[in-house]
Amino acid sequence: MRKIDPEKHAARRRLILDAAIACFSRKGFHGTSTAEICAEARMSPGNLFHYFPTKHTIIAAIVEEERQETAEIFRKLGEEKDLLAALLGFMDTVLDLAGDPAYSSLALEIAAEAMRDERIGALAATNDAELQAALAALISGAASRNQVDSAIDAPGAARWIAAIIDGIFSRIAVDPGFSPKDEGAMMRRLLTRFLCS
Amino acid sequence: MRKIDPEKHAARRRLILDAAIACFSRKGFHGTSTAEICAEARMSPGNLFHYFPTKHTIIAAIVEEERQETAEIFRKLGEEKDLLAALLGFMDTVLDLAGDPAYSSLALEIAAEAMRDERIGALAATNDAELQAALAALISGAASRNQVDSAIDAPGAARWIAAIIDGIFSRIAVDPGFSPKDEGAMMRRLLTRFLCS
DNA sequence: ACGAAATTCGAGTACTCGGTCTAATAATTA
DNA sequence: TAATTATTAGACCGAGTACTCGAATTTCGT
Repeated sequence: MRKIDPEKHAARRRLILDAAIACFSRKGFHGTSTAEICAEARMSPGNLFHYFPTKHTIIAAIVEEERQETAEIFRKLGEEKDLLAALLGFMDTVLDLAGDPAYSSLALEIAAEAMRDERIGALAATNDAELQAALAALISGAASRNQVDSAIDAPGAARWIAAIIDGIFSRIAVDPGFSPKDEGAMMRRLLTRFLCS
Repeated sequence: MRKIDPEKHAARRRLILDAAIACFSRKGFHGTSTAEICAEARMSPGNLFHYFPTKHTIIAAIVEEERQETAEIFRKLGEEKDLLAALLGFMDTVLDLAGDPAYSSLALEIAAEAMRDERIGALAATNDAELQAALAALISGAASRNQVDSAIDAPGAARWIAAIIDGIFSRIAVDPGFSPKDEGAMMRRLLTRFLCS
């Protein structure tokens, strides 16, 4: 009685997911065929569908993965003492991530798909809620130490910072003159003026 | 020798464009088939392709239309004396437009498609450049009258306001708690703090 | 080494895609 | 009216779609 090897199984899923991410960021969810993912992963369709029952579950897995990555970034930054600096640092990493067109492309694809498929929409909403909660925690913590305007509406401000994050990814798509590495100063100015009285 | 009636021709194009916009905002560019557009427009494929040679040209026409609409909004607001108020008024209309999910959906679809298809990317870049130019003109005008920080980098600030606009549309997709009509105050706060010293 | 389960393959399925073609009809002018 | 052109419908096309299936192969506990 042979059993499945969880490590090998997970590794194979990763291979598929990485191939799918590469394809999706190039051509979008609906623009890439399962055959293309198979080719990128050097795998037959029978094999691919052995690991994911439908193309949709592959997309869902990628959105879920996005969430874990965001949580991971916050975990690393959470140990900072200076909460305002932690927030600005997080935004710097966002700007850095946006510099990778594949990442921005995927972020936009997920947002667009969220409006069409309510299952993806629900996943994206969860990701966003967690992001906003983490941002709000930073802001209210900073407020209680007077690093930012102490009268600030933390959840409300977090919501708009989330909007700015989305906006950064859109910049890559529509503004060829937007160079993330040159925009750090203006971003900090925007954020600090918004948050600090 | 019969001639084409430009009015009828234009009206027929409008019918197709409106049908396509309805479909695209529901299912995305690649998610809707030309047959669906035909059904929505109550028209045969032969007829539809008589007016647009390819599906792509329909998409392109929609993006182009978006540009004209934006220009129109600015034209109406351009007559204001108070340039800061004009800017805030423009952002209010953006927030209002975002309240229509069909509009936000289309905006996201265009951004996502811009990353995949360079022809759409070029059109979207033009639209964005015009938007930024109009915003920058408002900002520098306001700066010269000391309505905003007179030392401001107007084009740089315009770029980030464009990012905020994109971010608003993304909010609709991923944040079910984002209610445009309740966010006007926070938006004004964000903008005025950013622009005014 | 055996046998069963896990994995892999790729041809094949029913169907949809964007787009074409033909042929009929409607509108215009000579 | 006759000739010409614009417009229309919808059957049709080859290519591609997500996904299935049965068989071949690999792997591992015994």
